[in-house]
Amino acid sequence: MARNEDDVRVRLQDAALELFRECGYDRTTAAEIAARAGVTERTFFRYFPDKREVLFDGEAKVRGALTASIADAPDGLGPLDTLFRAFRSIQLALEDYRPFSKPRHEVISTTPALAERELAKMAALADALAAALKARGVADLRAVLAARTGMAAFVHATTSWLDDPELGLGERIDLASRELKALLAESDD
Amino acid sequence: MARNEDDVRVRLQDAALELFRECGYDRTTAAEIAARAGVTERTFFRYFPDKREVLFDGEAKVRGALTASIADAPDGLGPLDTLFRAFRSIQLALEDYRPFSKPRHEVISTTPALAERELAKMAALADALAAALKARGVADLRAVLAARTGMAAFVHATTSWLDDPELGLGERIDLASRELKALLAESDD
DNA sequence: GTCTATACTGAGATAGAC
DNA sequence: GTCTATCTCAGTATAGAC
Repeated sequence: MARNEDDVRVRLQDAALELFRECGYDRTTAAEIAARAGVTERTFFRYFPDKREVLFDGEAKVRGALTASIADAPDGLGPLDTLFRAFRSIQLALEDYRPFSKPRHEVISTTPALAERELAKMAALADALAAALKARGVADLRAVLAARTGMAAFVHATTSWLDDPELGLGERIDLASRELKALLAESDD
Repeated sequence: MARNEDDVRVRLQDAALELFRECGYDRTTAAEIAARAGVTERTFFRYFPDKREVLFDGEAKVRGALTASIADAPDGLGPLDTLFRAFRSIQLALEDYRPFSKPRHEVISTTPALAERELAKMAALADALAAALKARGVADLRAVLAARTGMAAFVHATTSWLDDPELGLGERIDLASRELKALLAESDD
């Protein structure tokens, strides 16, 4: 049986997602996931520091792609536009990934412990985006607010697209972007 | 020994905060918290579904105050302005609460498990604010984006105020509000 | 790979308020 | 008597230490 690192990691993730969907997150033990992947429980915890983490692997790649896009953005582009340009740059990759993301999202959104971890990952991602904006010379407070605001719009776009793909991801991103800007127009003081 | 419900709950919370500060969250067991409060470990878990929750009690009150303020807001006020009006309405209460919030915030921000739970609470609060905006007739997507955006600014204002009170909470809220509007105005497309 | 600490759960007993 | 809060005891699973 193949035992190279990547293979085991992927098998563990696949097994976990299957079992979570079949039995629920709480009723699935780490030992059961390991058994289905053909390794021991101990091995599971060598690959993932805790049981939740088995479903949160993609964030690092997304973070890298987004921060690279931000660093590459043309001079003079405002912070929010820089962010939305970055989000659009990973649209195709996200669309390819949908067959895995969709069931994963279903499990996460129905499991409080996993939903909590997801929020933490998104917050960390927002921090990374804020840092990338600061590296472009955006002032601290503005960078932080832009990153959190942009992430909120992006997360909303992707999750609503996963829940209902009738409207495409690109359209969802554009829609969220326009709505954000419309918010200001409604503001008085 | 007094055994009424509120008393036990408060004693557990006080004991927990003390012990977390003395020994750290991870090195404090639920049994130790219970012992200091004069009850058994099992009783601890009757009051709080898990160990983290012992530090997250105030959110319900804050949520009630904010949603009430939103419901009360004058007709015609835009979503962001409605939210900032609500944040300002609880400013005094938050300032009174600071002696407890400050050490609590220190423990939370240095403990990943607690920081994760805090994010979940803030997300739930943002959902409640979005619902309150929708009840005023704000369209779904706009309400969600306004709530998440406004919460991001409010959270940033309160946490930076807890970290460094040199600038008052009211000023921090005003500053975040202005920055947010400047940010949205900076956008080109 | 083995061993241990501890978070958390469930069932049943007890004690006190009403 | 009922009802509710608490305790006792026994157990499982995660995660970390060795």
